[in-house]
Amino acid sequence: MGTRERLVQTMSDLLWERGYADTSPREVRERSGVGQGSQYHHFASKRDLALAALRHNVDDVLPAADSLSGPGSPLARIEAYLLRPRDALRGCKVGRMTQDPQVREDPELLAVVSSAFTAMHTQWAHALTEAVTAGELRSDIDPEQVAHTLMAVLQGGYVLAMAQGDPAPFEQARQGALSLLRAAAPQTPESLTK
Amino acid sequence: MGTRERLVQTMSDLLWERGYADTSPREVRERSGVGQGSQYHHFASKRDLALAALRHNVDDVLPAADSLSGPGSPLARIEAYLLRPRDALRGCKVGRMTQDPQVREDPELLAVVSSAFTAMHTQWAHALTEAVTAGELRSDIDPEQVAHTLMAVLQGGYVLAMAQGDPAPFEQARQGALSLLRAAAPQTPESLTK
DNA sequence: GTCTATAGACCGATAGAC
DNA sequence: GTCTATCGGTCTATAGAC
Repeated sequence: MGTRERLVQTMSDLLWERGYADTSPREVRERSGVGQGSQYHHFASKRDLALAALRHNVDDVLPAADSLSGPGSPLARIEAYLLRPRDALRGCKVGRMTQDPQVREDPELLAVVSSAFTAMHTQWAHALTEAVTAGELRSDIDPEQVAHTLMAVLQGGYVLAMAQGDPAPFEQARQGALSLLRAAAPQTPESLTK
Repeated sequence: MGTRERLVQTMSDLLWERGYADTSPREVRERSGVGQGSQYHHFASKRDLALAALRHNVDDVLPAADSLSGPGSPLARIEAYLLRPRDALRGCKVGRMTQDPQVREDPELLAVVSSAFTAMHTQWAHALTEAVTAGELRSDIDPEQVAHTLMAVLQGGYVLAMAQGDPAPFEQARQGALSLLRAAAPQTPESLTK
């Protein structure tokens, strides 16, 4: 791996672990083994390196959402993506950035985060729309709304887990979301007569 | 307001706005108008001041949850608390702390956050249990799980809102949660025959 | 209780040799 | 491309007078 790549990879890790404000160029150097001269040769500033690293993290995280539009029934895809193994105590590489005022105040950094969330929402909403169309969910549920709801359950689940230093609240939160989603299945003839 | 109180109030605001790592004692001084000597007279360290300020923020936020066990039907209380007016772009004073590694690494700071979330969860779970008992929610929903789910919707909703610089995703997320919750109402005789 | 002065480390960046 | 040296500024205190 080249010097530039090592800088980006290391900054990506640190952005995830410590966030933007609390990560210094020096830390990146020490962890990556890259010297100061090289660092500023490849990136003019901490911000520029962070921008590349954030894009790297988005590219790392977004493709997984493709499974929302893959094979299988819409609801099965939704459930699978919701229950996908995740390290709750590490949190979301992209969502984490929203808690950093220095990121929110930088239009270019925020745009990367913002468009990643928009892309995720599009995928969720599409799968949910299909589930409604396929009769797997009641027609009175709003796919756009519930897409936001399920994304929030994941993002907020990380917060609960970190607050307790325990992944359990995250697991409970998404299991609870799953149970609510299943409750939103239309009543079948059998269930009406049982 | 005394000097000590002004330091705590100002640090509380800054913890909410900027977080722990990105807030300096100097910033607290400049905003509160308290001098350096006074600051270190009242608090031996930035951390000690943050501990007092974090407790202050918890005391500011927790009492609102009492409405979950107040008057009215359980489900009505749950919906009211879920839809309570909140400034989505400011986020949660307590939840925000979980994103700060320096807070997570400090057992005493983390304990304040952790016990606040536990207290909130207890209130949510109690109201949900009542709703199930009262027949307002299906008996197959797990109050403890769904308590985590609804807390996560709020905490995660803040993340979505901040990512877009727009409160709309937060509002959508909780409306979606509400619609799922209503879908989890037991089937009434009328709904079975309509 | 509050003030000013000082401390040692680190911050983010620049300069210029090789 | 990478190195070392240096810069002005800030960080989180500490010291000691008033």
